[in-house]
Amino acid sequence: MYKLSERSKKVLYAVVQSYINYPDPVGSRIVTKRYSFGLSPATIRNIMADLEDMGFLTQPHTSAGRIPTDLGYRFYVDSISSKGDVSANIEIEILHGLYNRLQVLKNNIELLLSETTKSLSALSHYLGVAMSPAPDVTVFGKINLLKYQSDKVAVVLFTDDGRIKNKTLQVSPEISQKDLNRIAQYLNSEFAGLTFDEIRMRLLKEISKDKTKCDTLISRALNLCREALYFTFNELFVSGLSEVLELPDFADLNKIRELSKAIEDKHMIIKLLDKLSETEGLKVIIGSENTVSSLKDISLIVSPCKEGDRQVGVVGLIGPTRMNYAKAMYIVENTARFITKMLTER
Amino acid sequence: MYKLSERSKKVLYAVVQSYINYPDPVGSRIVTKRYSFGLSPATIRNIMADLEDMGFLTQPHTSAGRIPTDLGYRFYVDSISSKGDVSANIEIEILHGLYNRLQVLKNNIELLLSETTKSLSALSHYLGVAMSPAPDVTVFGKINLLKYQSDKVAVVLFTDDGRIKNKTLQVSPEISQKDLNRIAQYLNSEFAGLTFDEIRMRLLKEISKDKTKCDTLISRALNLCREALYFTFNELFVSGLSEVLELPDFADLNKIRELSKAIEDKHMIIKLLDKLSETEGLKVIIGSENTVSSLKDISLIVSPCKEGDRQVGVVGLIGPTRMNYAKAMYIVENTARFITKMLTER
DNA sequence: TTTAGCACTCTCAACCCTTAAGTGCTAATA
DNA sequence: TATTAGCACTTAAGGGTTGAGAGTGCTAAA
Repeated sequence: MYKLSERSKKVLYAVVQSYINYPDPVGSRIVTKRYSFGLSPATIRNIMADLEDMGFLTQPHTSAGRIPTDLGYRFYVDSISSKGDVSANIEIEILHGLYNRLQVLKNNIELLLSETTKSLSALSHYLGVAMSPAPDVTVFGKINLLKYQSDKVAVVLFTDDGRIKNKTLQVSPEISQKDLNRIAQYLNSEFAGLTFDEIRMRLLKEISKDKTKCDTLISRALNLCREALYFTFNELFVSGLSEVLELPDFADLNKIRELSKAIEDKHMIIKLLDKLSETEGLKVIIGSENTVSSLKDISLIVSPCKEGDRQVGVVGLIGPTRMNYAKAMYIVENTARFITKMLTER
Repeated sequence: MYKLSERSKKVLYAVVQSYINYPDPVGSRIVTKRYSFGLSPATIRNIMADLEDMGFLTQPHTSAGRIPTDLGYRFYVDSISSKGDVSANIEIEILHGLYNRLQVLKNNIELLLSETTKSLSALSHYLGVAMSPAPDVTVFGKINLLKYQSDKVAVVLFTDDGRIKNKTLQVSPEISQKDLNRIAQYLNSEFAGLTFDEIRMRLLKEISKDKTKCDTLISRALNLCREALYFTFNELFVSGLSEVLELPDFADLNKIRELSKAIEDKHMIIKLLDKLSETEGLKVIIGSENTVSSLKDISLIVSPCKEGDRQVGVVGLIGPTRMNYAKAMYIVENTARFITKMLTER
């Protein structure tokens, strides 16, 4: 890694700051004018040339000013995260906006997350995203099997964190409610406290073991269980497309197409958030830091939400790399904190 | 209404057809070249001028060809709906694509509808939409109230058409599972066969009657019921944004913004589809025929899906007014028919 | 080490011009 | 009388030129 002199840092910071506020390439004159270094444009020019050599800045073309590279943004983000220089009145907005909307939804985390994305995007003018926890951190709560019409079984699954999942299964030879209750009881005692990844593994083992015995009745029950327990836990919520379309960064049709494809391919975002949600606290991914190539022109800010010390979701923002990181990070952090607080202290 | 000569009709039809295939204003020369009328451009010009006077065509500017107005498209749609001139191999695509994907989802209509939108948009390159039925046509099936943790009640509601809805309620003084069972039993017997609109009305009456008596226990139960039965039934599914962004009609940034706003304001589309879903069969709404002003530049094709003679959803396509109506109508109609068949004959 | 000066580069908007497409009107034609 | 050929007119779009403006890198002076 390069070592930057204190002065270079200040200039780099100023360039990024200016570009974030104003979507025009930043020239040496602007830097001297908007930020009072005691230096002439020529000197700034030299510094900026150095910063370009080091990979922090780049030029759209020879006679334009400079704009930050992803590395430049990274420097910026790393230096603000310790500061926290956003006006505090956003917080009040957040609290008010969220409080009224979400208070009602305490008991429905999925709806709560989905509403949160709206609030996030409204506050930030970026894409609000949220995701409910993956099966490897979702803990089994309770299962109910309800007979429904003659040949159908409704599966109602409670996760430990208060989500309810349901589905209908068709069972070819009828099963009585009594038998269903017994199966449910078995599952409840067997799987209490396990995550769904663990449960799946256990079931898989069970089934392969069972095959040797060839007991059709038990194997039927096992298959039923497997089906009954298969749900998509990772639900992704996104909103605010019309917000980001107002940004100059998405004035280009191709950029919009890329973004809309990225949004539609939820699977990919889920995978990404999944990986990120393992870490604690606020996380910022800038442009090509992202391994997923289709997201290499956008940045992502995420933070997990908790209830007690169980994770109940991830919230975040997606925007252009030229993003108001300070504000966006502030919003994400406080939204996550707010939800955590609300869920924990009830 | 104007009376059109047979010849004028043919010209109008040709103009619309040409413009749909080719997004360029249609001139008199093109008409004579692409469609063999035994007439010279000058004559066609006269006819087209008449058609413009009558409001079927319009000119982007003086020296351009003509493009259809919404009225022009309307004429076109009305004249093809009796014909059906789409190559039949789309049908095979539809059946194959849908069959494999949807067969599994017979028991989950909401997932089925959501998957259907993807298939619709992939086939048509327009926006695929689908909506589950509104509370005024959704019939109560069965309710289960399950005690869950000490102060929570999980409501699991089965609609007549096989949807399952659930939510968690917080109840301040605990209620025993036994009492919950009694309440559920009461609701099941009381509301069997009613639509949710009817149920809400009945409950409202019940509650106002109850107030005079001031029996807190019953009133608590009633409030619980009211909460327990309040769900959003109208679920809207949309997909294929990235498909429509490829169309030349949405090359303009403002058009995209409008569209994305329309998509995000699901409430409005729901209201619209709701109104449309009352009618039988395929319905086409072209541009400003739509009363909702924000949708005045796009067209909408919808058709209800049924199971037996109960409506289980609406499917459709949203696209620019310059839409391949023949193909789109064909796709929507057959998709709806396919789903209806699949659900009915199981 | 910093800065002033200057030549150089590049984009962007404005402008002009030409081309091409298409129109409406009029007068000739079948 | 309906159709058509001919023609003048309109307009958008593409291409080329030009000048302004912004910004740079380099050099030489402070």
